[in-house]
Amino acid sequence: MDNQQLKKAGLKVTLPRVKILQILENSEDPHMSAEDVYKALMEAEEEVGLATVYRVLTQFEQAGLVVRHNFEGGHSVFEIERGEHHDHMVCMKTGKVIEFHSETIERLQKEVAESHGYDLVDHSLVLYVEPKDK
Amino acid sequence: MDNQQLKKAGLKVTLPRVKILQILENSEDPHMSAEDVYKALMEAEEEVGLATVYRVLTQFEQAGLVVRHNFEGGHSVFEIERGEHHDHMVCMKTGKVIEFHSETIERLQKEVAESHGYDLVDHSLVLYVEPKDK
DNA sequence: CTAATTGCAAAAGCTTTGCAGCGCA
DNA sequence: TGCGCTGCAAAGCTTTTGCAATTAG
Repeated sequence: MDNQQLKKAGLKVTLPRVKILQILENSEDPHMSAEDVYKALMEAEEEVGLATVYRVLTQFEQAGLVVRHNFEGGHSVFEIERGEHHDHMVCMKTGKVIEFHSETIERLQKEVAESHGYDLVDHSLVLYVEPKDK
Repeated sequence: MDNQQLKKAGLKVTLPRVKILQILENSEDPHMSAEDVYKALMEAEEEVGLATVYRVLTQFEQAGLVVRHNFEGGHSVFEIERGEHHDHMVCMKTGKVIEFHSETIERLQKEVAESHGYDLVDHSLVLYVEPKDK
């Protein structure tokens, strides 16, 4: 089944690609850095170079299989594309990443862009939060 | 007047700091990378090292004089804090950065965070847009 | 068989840091 | 004078790239 996705994307079905796709699909935390994926491969005893991880993730992104996020902190985070767009909330205490979706915010963004004479192509919205009580 | 801001931040009034503050205040494009600031210093014939630019910008950020953004593309962009919060729209054709503010979006963000049991500490919203007609 | 793919190591950006000397208060 | 600050160069990190060897179709 994964093979179909790869072929459709015009990519040869190779062991590194299949493995990386599986890791992204089965990870408990769906938000993984290239390094995270690489570590998962090592734990699974797979001989894949870090450079290949980066190359494959970039190809997956271009193929639309994966979405790349640039959260604070310099490194990219990848996430399997499940067809349901959402934004992120990052807890500053625990680092936990929570997904959310607000149709209203989406619509307002589009309106803002258009009121300035532009078409909205993409957007990045990240809320940095803290546990409420304290 | 700049000196006051520096002193209040607990920073000694040194030539590099004053110069960098002036550059940020007077720049035509208020969004500058460390490299941009460095180049501006060179053009002004000031002998300031790039490392110092980074150190000073980080200090300014901590002092609240400047805001740091992490747009796509790996490098940080700094901007003088003028007290008026706003978000950004980046044109993918021209690279132009446009500021905007939507009170409604701000409020919705807060609501989203709280509905998940968190306090909203900060947020990052960037719209990636294209000229409308095409 | 042949072009695509991979691993390794080197290189490339951006940013940070160690350290000796300089300068503000 | 003393501690903070700066410059320079070196190191750190994430990510990219060159190249020869390997592999899918």
